[in-house]
Amino acid sequence: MAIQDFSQSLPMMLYRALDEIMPKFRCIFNEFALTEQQWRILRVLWEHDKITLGRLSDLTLIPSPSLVGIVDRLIKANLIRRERSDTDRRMIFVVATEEGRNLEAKVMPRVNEIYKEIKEPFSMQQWGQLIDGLDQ
Amino acid sequence: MAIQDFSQSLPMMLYRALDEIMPKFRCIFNEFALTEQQWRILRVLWEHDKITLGRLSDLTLIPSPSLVGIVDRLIKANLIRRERSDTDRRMIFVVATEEGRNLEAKVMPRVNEIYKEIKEPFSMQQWGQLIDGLDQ
DNA sequence: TATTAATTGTTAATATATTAACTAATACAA
DNA sequence: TTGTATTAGTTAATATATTAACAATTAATA
Repeated sequence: MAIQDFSQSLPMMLYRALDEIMPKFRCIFNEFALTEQQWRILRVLWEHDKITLGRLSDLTLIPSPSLVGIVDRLIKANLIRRERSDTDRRMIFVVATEEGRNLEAKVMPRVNEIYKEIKEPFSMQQWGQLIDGLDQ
Repeated sequence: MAIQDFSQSLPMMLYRALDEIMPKFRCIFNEFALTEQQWRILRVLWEHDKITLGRLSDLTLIPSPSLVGIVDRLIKANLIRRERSDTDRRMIFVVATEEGRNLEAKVMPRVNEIYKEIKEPFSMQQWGQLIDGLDQ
């Protein structure tokens, strides 16, 4: 087996796929003065009223050391707030402010639009196979 | 169509797939005091004697502003060197030093081993579908 | 209960990504 | 040939990733 082409390796294929699709999304985020990571956090908070930093890290795939700074910046932008747990004072909840919640109606439609575009050239079956493959 | 689960979106699936597989590789890179990006550059230089920074950026998917610093550090580690083109003095070639070339025989077998592990649970057909889907 | 271990976040140091602006060299057209 | 546009790399500012060490709190156990 000859050494396979680096460009066709799974990691590079994954990176390339991301490089292809993410700029389209970031373009929208920028319009709302959001970074990709800031958006990920808001996106999760729109599905969860209240969530600990640890779980937020899991769901956004943002490593916790990074999370600290990103959360700080979102607080400064008045989109979320911290709230220490009463029962276990180690835990810190993150909650969206009203301004943060209001952003959903503005951003999501735009994002869904792009998402549909990306999905378009795939057949339903192809898409399912892709998702399943990645899952595995 | 209800708002779909964020975790099942294509971008998050891609990020999660990378989060799953890359640490295994980085583990090896660390043994050789390489970062992931440093390795990507060397990996490409093992397939190309001489390559311009622009093309290196394309093949490694490393944005050119990042490339500057990474190349600097690889030079300091004596693994590559810069070489300005004689015909077009805007262009700069990057070349692996002997030490850099020697690294291939040490690193590649380890990396291929991990790669095989990752590929293992997939059938040949599944794998092909995954790669094709990402390509598209 | 005093100690130790585990959990949750944080800080620090270094490396990389993103975006925009900038330099130097080359190509090109008036 | 001069002025202009393009191209190849670089610098700068800010945001994020990676790894390790650390603080505070809680849990577990002798």
